[in-house]
Amino acid sequence: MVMANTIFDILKRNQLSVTDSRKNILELFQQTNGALAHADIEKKTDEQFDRVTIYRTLQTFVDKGIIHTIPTADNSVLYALCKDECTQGHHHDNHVHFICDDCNTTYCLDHVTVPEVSLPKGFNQKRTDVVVSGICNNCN
Amino acid sequence: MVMANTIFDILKRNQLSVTDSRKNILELFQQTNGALAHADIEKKTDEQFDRVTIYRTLQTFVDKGIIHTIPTADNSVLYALCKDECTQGHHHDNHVHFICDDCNTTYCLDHVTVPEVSLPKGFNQKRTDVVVSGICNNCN
DNA sequence: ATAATTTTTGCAACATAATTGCATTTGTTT
DNA sequence: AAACAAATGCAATTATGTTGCAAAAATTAT
Repeated sequence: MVMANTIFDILKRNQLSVTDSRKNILELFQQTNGALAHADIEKKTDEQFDRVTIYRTLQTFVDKGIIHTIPTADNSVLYALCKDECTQGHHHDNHVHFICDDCNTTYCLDHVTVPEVSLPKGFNQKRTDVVVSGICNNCN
Repeated sequence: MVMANTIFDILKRNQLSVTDSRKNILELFQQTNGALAHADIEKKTDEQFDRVTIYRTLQTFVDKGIIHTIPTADNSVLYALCKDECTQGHHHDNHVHFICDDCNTTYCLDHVTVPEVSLPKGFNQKRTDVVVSGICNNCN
């Protein structure tokens, strides 16, 4: 099955009504090579949307598996597009994230797969996040 | 070189003055098998220290490489002891963290080493965080 | 197309988390 | 024990995130 990837189709496919904020924020993710924080989105949409709307839009997208959160060692919450859309709730996002210590950009390294981790007995693995930090190819 | 690991020695070795809050918080980490959030520390020290003091103590310990932060998928910031003390700034903490979806405990799986990740050209790796989530051996 | 219905948005209020400046207290050095 | 340096606690401030509800927008039915 071939799925269209226009913004409209993505929203429709996920049973979401097509609104300005959703269109704009989703477009922003498609144009961005990397991850975005709430504050980034606020700025880059020129503050045309309420903070609350952005929070809710992000949450909706996460719930639908359109974007995913990236764990970071500092406090910040980052979001990035899921390359292959995940089914609702069952999110699997098995690529490595890279955060540049210099320019602070976050990359989804889609071609670097997450290695297997063997856990001690009794531990049941659901999800693995790998976050590498260092200097990116731009800053090098 | 053998390093003493009493609380006093750890503080001294890191050129930190020995204060009540630092002694208590460091002791708490040594007694805790796992990670602690700011709120945990506040509770477990019986609220004898100001919130701000705890923030500053944690930051100091991170700067000195005595503890490290753990990236989590949700927002929360967790801290855990570095097993081998890291040199200031150059932090390497190559074990896997496990977060239980059920009881929410975070484990430092010291014996599960972080697998090698090969990055694309131009990317320079400094640190790798692996966070596995699922069900722990207690909740299973 | 228009009206009815559902969903989303923006505002206000609230709650929590984290940071900063400064006077006081505590720890360290002389 | 005094002088000095560093850390603490308080108050104020900023940042971050949540909730309820009326108004606005989108979807569905007519």
